[in-house]
Amino acid sequence: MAKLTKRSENYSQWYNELVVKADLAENSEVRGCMVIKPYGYSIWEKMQAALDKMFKDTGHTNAYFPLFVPKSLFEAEEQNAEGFAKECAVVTHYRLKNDPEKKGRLMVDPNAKLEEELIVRPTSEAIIWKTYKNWIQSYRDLPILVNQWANVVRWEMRTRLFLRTAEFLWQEGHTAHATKEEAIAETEQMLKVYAQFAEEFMALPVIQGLKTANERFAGALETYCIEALMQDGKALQAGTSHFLGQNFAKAFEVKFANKEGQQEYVWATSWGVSTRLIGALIMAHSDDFGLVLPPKLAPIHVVIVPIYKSMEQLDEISAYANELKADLQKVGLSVKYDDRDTHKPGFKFADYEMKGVPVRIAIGPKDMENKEVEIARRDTLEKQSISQNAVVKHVQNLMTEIQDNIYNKAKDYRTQHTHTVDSYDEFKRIVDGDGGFVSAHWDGTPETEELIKQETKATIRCIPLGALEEEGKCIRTGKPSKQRVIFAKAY
RNA sequence: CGGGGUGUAGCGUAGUCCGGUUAUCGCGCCUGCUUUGGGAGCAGGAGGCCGCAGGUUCGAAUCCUGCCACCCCGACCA
Repeated sequence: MAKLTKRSENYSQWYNELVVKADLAENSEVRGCMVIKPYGYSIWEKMQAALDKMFKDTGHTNAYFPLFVPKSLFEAEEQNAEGFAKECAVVTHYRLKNDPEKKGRLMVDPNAKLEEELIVRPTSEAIIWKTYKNWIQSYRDLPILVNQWANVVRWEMRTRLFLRTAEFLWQEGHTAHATKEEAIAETEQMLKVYAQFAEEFMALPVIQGLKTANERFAGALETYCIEALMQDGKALQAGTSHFLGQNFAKAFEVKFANKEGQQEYVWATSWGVSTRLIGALIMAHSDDFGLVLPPKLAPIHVVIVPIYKSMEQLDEISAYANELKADLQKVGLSVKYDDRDTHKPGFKFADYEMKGVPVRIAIGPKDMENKEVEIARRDTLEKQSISQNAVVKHVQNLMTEIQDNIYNKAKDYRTQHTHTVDSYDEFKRIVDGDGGFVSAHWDGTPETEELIKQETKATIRCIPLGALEEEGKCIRTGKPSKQRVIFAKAY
């Protein structure tokens, strides 16, 4: 396995090589789509498990809705339809037939044209709200708190493994409420859930905020988001939670009878995170040796590598290693004992470093003699000899230590790359230079936001929640502003 | 959709301008021996409709025509 391109030399190439060499994913035969390989998928499963528990703990349940959305349903909510129209895969036929011109080839049967085209869901609001109409009659039917784990398709022009693929896996929550207040509370609650997940599990510090009108989800009244900073100074939107108002209820005629017997439109939210989080995880923590996974999301916590010359030595080491493996498993760790004779220890070391396994234990004849093992931690690459009777405790502590350490590292990086700026020259200097988050005043108009985007490629990532009110002047126009917003170049 | 580029083994490539032995090299793969505390060494071996279809020619990876696919730069985006 060849070494990675250095992160500092070509960030994109480094990222792509890492994804492939760490055995997470690869590009598929279908343009813009990816194959998520078993190791990559197991990271997604870890994320799913943690998120799913958080959703359940906040009262949600899972359901599944169709992949195909009839065009007439899709276009019902105009803003949403318009927002996604340019990137929809569309099913127009339902049958193939033998091509009379070319033997052995198939062609789309022109007689099998669908009466109405089916849109492959780019998001499920339409089909779900069509369904909710049947579920909701009375205030007693509310709230509906449903989540769906699914795939969606958005036919993007440019794609990148995990970050922007034509098909991706995600979770989308769709809730229906009797009041505006309750819906807003739900939107904010789920934003908090995402932020908590990012920080506690992904070890990824995030800024919580509101999107500007330009960046808002098509069909939403308000889009909340969490924004993270990657190691190349670019921002990545890691999750969104939308307050949809009554837009979808009106589009799909979803009304309920309130306690007074009057008909009212339902209030809606939707929220989602995707396999993009895996991309965020990679870009936030990895180094030139490969992936660095936070223990809470690592499919393998500990790998044990034996070092031996003779089969007798291997047998002796294996007897101990299997015992150790069982002991570590007993305290809830996922352990792999790699006794393959087909690869040398050096190869294994490099390979598990590439895969980001948090802790590696090497055991050789010397260690057996001294009743020790060699423990290497992935985040700092430090190695240490530990007495065999203290290994389990030590590894357990390391898990917490590593989780905290990579969070703090990411947070320090973000602190160093967040700049408060009051002049446009300085703004441009930072955006064109090392990048990072730039906290600056903005006059609140979409026109100015667009102008800054044209001139610098930086966009407003969010209007941070809970920020102090502060009198200031717009960085571009000099008009008055009451609060700083966060700018950055973004993925 | 606009501009540029590339298709040669599983991957990365030389050769294409200027047609001419058996299509080059590296990684990976297979076999054997020696190795094993940081990505092993040596020896041998397998693997190619040179993107597809036509054409020019005694002869095409190379020249011509058409088609297909992909990549990069823009616009769009979780």
